[in-house]
Amino acid sequence: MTPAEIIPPMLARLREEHPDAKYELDWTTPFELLVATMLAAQCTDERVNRVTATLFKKYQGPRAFAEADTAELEEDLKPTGFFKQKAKSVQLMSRELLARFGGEVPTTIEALITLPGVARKSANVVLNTAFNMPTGIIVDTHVARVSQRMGLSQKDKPEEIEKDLMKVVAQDEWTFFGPATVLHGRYTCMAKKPQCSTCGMADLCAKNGV
DNA sequence: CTCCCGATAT
DNA sequence: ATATCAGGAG
Repeated sequence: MTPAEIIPPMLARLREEHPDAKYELDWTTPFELLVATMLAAQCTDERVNRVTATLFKKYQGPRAFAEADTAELEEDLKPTGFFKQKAKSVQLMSRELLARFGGEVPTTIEALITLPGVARKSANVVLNTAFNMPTGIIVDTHVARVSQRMGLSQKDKPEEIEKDLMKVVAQDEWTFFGPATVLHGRYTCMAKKPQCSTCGMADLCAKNGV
């Protein structure tokens, strides 16, 4: 099967599996989602949520992060790993937001990726999830793995996988396809022990010789 | 390409 | 002991 043939039935199966696919990060404002997404690098959502539960009470809005004591912020972010990088990125991002965007999270991908610590993946998460804007397709480690296994892309760089996906997935499905495929990758098509025997779309999968 | 980082699964 | 986890920067 070609990618174009796989996508329609794949979307149907994804809809059965995850009827209201949404990101599992906890947030109440676009700014909080942006910060949470930045903290999610190489870290499970569950641990990010554990940290942000107290973090977002302590620091409310970009000004609080911009003016925070860096060493203290590093300590607060420690459980998420890469804490020095993340503290620096979150702080610089907050300052840029105040300096250039009036403290508001921009709503274009071009503007978002100019922020320190924000690339296409994080930008797409914020735009797809908080603003429901189909600016692109989230390609994280899960979407990359599922796309490769199912034969939707032969590329390995997330940005190129995203291009391949954008060609075959209709734009009005982008905000569903991304989050739903993340969940499929997380709970069924796992990195180590994919649950092919119970997978609802095994018959569409290149891994099974389709 | 390497580095950043620690917790958890296998 | 090693791979992996909702990545991005230099």
